[in-house]
Amino acid sequence: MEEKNEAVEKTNFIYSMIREDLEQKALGKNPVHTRFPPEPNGYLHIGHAKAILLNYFIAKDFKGRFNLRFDDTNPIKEEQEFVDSIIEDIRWLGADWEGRLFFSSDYFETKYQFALRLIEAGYAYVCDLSPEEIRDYRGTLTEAGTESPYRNRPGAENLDLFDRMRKGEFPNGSRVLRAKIDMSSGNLNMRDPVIYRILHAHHHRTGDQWCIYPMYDFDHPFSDALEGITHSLCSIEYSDHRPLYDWIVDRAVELMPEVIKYRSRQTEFARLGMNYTVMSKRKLRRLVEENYVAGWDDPRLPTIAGLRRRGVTPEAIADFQQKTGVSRADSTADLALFEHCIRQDLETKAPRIMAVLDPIKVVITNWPASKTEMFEMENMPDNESAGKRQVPFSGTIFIERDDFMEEPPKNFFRLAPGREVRLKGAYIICCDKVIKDQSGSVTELHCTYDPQTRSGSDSSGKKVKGVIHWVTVEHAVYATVNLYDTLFSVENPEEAEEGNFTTLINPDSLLTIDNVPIEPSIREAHPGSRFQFMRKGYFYLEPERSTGGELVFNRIAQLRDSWAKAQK
RNA sequence: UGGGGCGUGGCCAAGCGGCAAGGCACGGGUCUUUGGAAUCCGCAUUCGUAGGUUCGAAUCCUACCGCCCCAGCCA
Repeated sequence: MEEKNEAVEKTNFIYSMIREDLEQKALGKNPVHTRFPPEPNGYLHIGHAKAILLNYFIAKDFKGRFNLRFDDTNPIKEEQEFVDSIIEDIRWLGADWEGRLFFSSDYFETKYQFALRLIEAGYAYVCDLSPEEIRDYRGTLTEAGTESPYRNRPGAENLDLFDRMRKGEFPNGSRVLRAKIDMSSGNLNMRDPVIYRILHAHHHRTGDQWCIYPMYDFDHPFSDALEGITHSLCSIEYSDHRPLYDWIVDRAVELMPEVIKYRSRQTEFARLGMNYTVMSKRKLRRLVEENYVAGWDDPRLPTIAGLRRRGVTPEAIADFQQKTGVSRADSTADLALFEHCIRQDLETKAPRIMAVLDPIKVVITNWPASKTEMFEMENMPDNESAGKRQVPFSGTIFIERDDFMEEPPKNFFRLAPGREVRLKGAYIICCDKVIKDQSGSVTELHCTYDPQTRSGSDSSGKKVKGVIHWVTVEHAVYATVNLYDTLFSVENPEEAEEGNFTTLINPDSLLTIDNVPIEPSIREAHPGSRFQFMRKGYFYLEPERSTGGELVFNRIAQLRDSWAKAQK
């Protein structure tokens, strides 16, 4: 019931359009049917996630269907490896295709038959022009093209040639099948587009069965119509292709009504851009191939695999998708919005724990030697059911280096000489002495605790503004922590020239810290779980790297930090 | 001088002739044993610009300006 309301509430133009289609019964008895059509030639990124989830949620909201269909019509660029990674990513995102996993190549024979009928009906012809000649004949943006000398080849000759193309009698590039449309169209896509080309190449699914392959503009609309896709969503740059899409679908309905399920329609929307990162396949590929990052799943990348490895949840991605909306205007989403979605999701999911990323030792001088006291701390504030844990406390602890200032400004609430601060869940301590090394940097703090201030039974009446986290030296468990920051130091690296966008890479995009002390309960953590390191951020215990008792955490997102912000 | 799109606050985005939703960001308050979270308040007399139609325009008309995409036998 909630789903129905959501569909009603969503205000983007595509939902409005579908609602109208439904009201006017424009779909007949067909259910709303969408699809995501990736080409298996690379990894999916967050921009794709927007498209995937948009299609998936439309199907879900309107009680329709969502297909996953690989657009695998170019064997030269496509590989099984990518099919696998794409399937894994989409499944992880939670977009369920309910068994409707298809490949364009599944319908190659049907498409071949359609091409035959196109030829028979005089809608297509075999053209012997070379690639260069085709380009020249196409004309320019402002000048009409010239008709191919082969355009009016007799039907029987076309059929014969096309048959021989399929049989492999001709080399790559020697001939193509073209749709006969309009060489003087202002839309270049309509100037007798190539719909089949000869490619003597091994296909990852059909093997060597074919040496001619359909082009996207021919294949895609036909596949949609075949599958009964009612709303074929794609990005803005395909707007120019819509007349051709319609042309193909119309011919398919005319010539192959027996296999066509629906007269599919294409609708375009703006794809998602995001600041401080790059989304173009070429740039992403360079980052990976030239080792600027550690692979397609490097947590600094906007790839689904990277986000997953970083620890981002699919729920946060879905929320982000909802919040960025859908329109036709070019847009660049703010990273801050994505981080907001991540924090909001993890706020109620990630148990709290204490870890000190940049430790400085504190000796509590009035603490009884060798005494250990246990404190009970809640795993989640405002959520009893998340349970509690025991945290040991003793005389030597680590605190965060920046939780101490020797000469603090008036609005600094943390530890400073002569000042008091509360150790989260434990006692209030006062800093008595600062120990430094030769160079003058602080190496150790001597403090005293006030026994009256025990957490939960404070009888001191003291009120301190600052609360800091800590970990005892004696009980600490050590981990490696990867602190990730934006991969680029400028807002729009995508705008930089291809040649030097790598110079904009943030030198501090990854800071790995070893031996980060964490409270001992972390030993019970399961790889793959997420925590909030109190006052620091959300961290993911990376399963791939946390093996054999080793702990490797990735920072997913920082907590908002109004103190740090005020410092700027 | 071709065709297709888009222009609403810093970033997204509703709105479709009746007097500018919402989110993020930002600023401020309350609360708080996370300077987290929560919560409250503020934040476009104005919708690329200029005209016009209308009692009334972001919404209709006209012109202009700016930005994006298209000349693969890629998708």
